[in-house]
Amino acid sequence: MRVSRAQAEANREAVINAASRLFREHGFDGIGLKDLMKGAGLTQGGFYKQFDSKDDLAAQASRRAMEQATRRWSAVAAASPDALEALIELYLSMGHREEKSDGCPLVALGADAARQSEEVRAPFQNGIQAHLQILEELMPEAESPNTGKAMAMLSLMVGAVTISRILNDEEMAERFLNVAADEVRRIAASARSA
Amino acid sequence: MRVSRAQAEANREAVINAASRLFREHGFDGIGLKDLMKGAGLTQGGFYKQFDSKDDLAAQASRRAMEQATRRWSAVAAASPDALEALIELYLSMGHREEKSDGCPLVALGADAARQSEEVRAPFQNGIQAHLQILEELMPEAESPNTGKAMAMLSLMVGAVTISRILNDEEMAERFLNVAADEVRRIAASARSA
DNA sequence: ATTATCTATAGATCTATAGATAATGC
DNA sequence: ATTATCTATAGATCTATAGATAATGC
Repeated sequence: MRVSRAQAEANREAVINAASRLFREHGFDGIGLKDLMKGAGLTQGGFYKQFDSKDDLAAQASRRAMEQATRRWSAVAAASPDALEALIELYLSMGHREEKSDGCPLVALGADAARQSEEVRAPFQNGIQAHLQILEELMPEAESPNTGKAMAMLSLMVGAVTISRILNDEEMAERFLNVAADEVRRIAASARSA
Repeated sequence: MRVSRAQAEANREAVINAASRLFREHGFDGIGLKDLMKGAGLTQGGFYKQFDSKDDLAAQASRRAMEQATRRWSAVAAASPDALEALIELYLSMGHREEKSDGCPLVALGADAARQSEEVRAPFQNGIQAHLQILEELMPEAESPNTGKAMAMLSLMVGAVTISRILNDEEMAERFLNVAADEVRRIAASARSA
């Protein structure tokens, strides 16, 4: 039953990766330890040898999810000649609306995160700052620091996808995403001309 | 033990009212039937004489919460000479950030709502439409229908308060609310000049 | 007689712990 | 010998149901 130290570490990582998806899909309170461990092909009993508590796993899974989301933003922005358009296409899309478990954790767990311990909220805060920095770097023309514009853009993006996921009406959901895209462009343009 | 028919109806209403606050505070999965009933001074046993299921109560409590939020927006907008400023002051404030159980359900339950049954999501959708209409009526000068501007404003407001609640850093939280307020004003102004 | 609410309980599931098992690592 | 993971379980809590109680409403 015992596995090598390297395999044990790989198993731990697999639990964190599975949890980062499963929490986004079901919420922190919507999935139990048994299914979280099963997501990595393990049983419930080993959990407390790997983590201090469910809250501890929630914190680590949140960090994993936010860091992955930040890397994706960086990669998408770097790969396109128009970084802002690439981010808008990635984020304010019906595909993102339908992809909860691999999508932005701020959307999938925004309301949940606000109820969690400081240990869980901290990785969200770090991830938010990392997202802001990527948005700021999209607007290098601006002379004054434009953190404010980045904050407005992120709020708009998170709010639009959150609302689009609540709506049953797909047409209205898509409309929310499209008008948010237009407004994000407008905010970026206003930062440039400021 | 039996109470009058009028009292029974009042009790049912009290459960819905309590649930509309308790769900916003703890999430749909974060509170059980026992505490929901206790919130109205009743015991758990009577629950299924009043509601079909927990999901049924979630749907009714969501409707109650969204309708109350809509009424508050209407009242605040009607009571002030500058309706938009009054709404911004109400919504994009540190007071709203700290008041989960009486604040906007879209912020308190946004991520949760996206995981619920269609019965629960429906009152959210109706509430979103009612909120949009109030925002549209703030911009009567625009000639073309400005539903898009209203959608962007609502997304921005919901996103900013959601993020501000996740953040531990109060200064940063307030900054998010303030820049969102500026941008909401700018969107309204752009609708006027369109 | 009817019924609103109560106490009590079933059966499932939750987090967390205990101790057994079997393979690694010294 | 150590330890990663397993099975098993404790004790609490969850949703939902059953039947008792006591007051209303006919």
